[in-house]
Amino acid sequence: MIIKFPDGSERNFESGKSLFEIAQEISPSLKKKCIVANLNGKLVDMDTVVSEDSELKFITDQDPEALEVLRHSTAHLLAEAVKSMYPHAHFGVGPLIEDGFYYDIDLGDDVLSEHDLVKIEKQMKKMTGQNSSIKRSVLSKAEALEKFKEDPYKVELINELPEGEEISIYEQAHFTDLCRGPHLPGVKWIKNFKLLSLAGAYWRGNSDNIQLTRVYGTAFFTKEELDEHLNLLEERKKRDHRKLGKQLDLFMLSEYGPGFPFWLPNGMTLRRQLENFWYDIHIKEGYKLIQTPIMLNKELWEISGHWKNYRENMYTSEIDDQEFAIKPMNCPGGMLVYKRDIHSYKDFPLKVGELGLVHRHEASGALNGLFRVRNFTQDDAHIFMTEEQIVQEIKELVRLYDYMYSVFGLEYHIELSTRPEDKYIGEIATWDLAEKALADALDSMGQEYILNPGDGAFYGPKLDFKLKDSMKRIWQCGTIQLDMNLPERFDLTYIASNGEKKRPVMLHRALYGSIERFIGILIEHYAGAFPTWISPVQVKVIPVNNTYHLAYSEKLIKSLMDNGIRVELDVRDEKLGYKIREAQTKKIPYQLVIGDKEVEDNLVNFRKYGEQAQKAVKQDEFIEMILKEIKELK
RNA sequence: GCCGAAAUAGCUCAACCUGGUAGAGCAACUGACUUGUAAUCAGUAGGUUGCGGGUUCAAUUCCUGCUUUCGGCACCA
Repeated sequence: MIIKFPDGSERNFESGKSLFEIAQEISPSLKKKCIVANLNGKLVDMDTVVSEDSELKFITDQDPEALEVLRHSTAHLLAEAVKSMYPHAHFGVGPLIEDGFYYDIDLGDDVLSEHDLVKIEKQMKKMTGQNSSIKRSVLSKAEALEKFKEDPYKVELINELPEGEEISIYEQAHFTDLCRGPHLPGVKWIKNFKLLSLAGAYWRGNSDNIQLTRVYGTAFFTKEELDEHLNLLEERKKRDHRKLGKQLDLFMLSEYGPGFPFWLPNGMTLRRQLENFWYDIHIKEGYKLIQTPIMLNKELWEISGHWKNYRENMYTSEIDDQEFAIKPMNCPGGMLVYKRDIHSYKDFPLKVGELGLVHRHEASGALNGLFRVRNFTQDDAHIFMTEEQIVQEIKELVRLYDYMYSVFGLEYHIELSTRPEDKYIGEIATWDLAEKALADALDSMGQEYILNPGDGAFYGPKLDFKLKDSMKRIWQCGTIQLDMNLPERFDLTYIASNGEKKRPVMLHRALYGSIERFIGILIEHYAGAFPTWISPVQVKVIPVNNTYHLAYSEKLIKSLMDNGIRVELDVRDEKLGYKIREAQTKKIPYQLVIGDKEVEDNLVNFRKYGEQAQKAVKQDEFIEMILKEIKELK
């Protein structure tokens, strides 16, 4: 048989040889390095037997696929170790995830703690020393069911496989697992791994099912890579917005209001800059701005469909024997504003914006710093228009979103979410039309997107803008939702060019999504070292000696303040080094040291955060420089 | 909401396993020092150990209920 290699070379081998034998024939050292192979486009184990002409690429620890195989096999080793320590354990699934793997385990009445992870790790280390090989074999469905009859989760998985499908299992020392593979040739490759954390996880991701114990871990081929990864995890912790929020006095949380953040003066300043920026943009883009009430009568929520579809997330209260709900969304209020006037097609697209404070009852376990809260400000807007205007308007919006995120240097991708299975209002035909309009707009721009079936809002399909934070978590921020249902429910109309009353279509959209969440993301994104334009304190002035330099410093901060620059003067009787250290730990963009030279020549001596260099310039020059920076949103 | 873990001074942590009613650094306050790019020295004050209940002669420590937080799951902007 002829085997073709990636470099284009071809070589003849006797048919029926295993990949190990083929590698051995090429060179014994190659055989040693091989982990798996890519045979005709498919990853396979090294003991796979080849009997016909094929294309073949050997995968060594240098190839990215190898790392996935290593981690997958490490998950099996974890299971083997757990089985040896807890013989009654049953196993769910043990897949690969970004940066590692996990295994879901049913331990019966046993409970694992962090402490046990160390023990399991030790047991795994012991097992790698035994150097057992990992062998694949193939069973029929009936054989597989018999083999795993003690393992209820595996039985469930096997039963779902189509009849007649080849079922592979992998066997190593005292452990056999149902698995598609491929795997390492042997456990000796598993040297540098770490079990990271424990969690409960529902079987098959369904909260109606029982919870299994999930063990997370990671593995690398070299110790250096493992250490580097563990350091990265430490780095990410340092960037945690909850930690930085405390250090930089941005916001606080209290047990008197779980999920209801308090904004401290510094955080408030940051927030105000983002809001001002938002207002500026929206005025430029031709939006009208409104504000609707926090609380509205239950009847309104019945009309909008929230009472039926969103009730469990809504807070309610009673006023004079009437039931009221605190708004979880701004749209119904916006509908009332629209209905106040008659509208003409000439006013379209009519863009109405609102920074609206909404409250949603989130599950207690979901709360997480500013990322997941129970009240937050949506930078909402509702755009009313004709059907013909949809595509153009969405294009405009995508351009606006792209600009907005570029200001912050944030990466994002777009997802198109379609009609939910059960919870939706309106006609399926209307939904199809709306979904197509969103897709058409993106397609016509050549904008890529991911399809996310069934994840739309109950009133319409949406485009979600997903931002990536420093922890590589994806957060939904911006959203564009096309709604043909609420205009119907609220009986919105406009006067068309022929004088007839017609139904408008509406877009809901938010750029930041939630100002709270967006700030959380920014904190981690910038590691607390904010660009000057949003930084709570932009300039710190530090006199070398209060007796000689304070008067000049006071004059200096006056002129900075007159120019709208956020500045603080450190007048404490402390050593220079002490005051500088504090300015640095608070990550203030500009640190100004004022001594004799500065006073004599009307200079400021500044150092930019993150840089070592000091620069002395005229006062006016400094002010001009920083104002330019702020204006350019840097 | 579910699984697991945690909660000690304003902050970061120690004492808890093995019960004898808390200790350090930073911050704050007072005084001395008068300083040129990441912590000057000395002193003072600061705690119903998250909240309740139990065991005990005695509970920060052991048990238990609740609250909150953390890591996940489920849910979501």
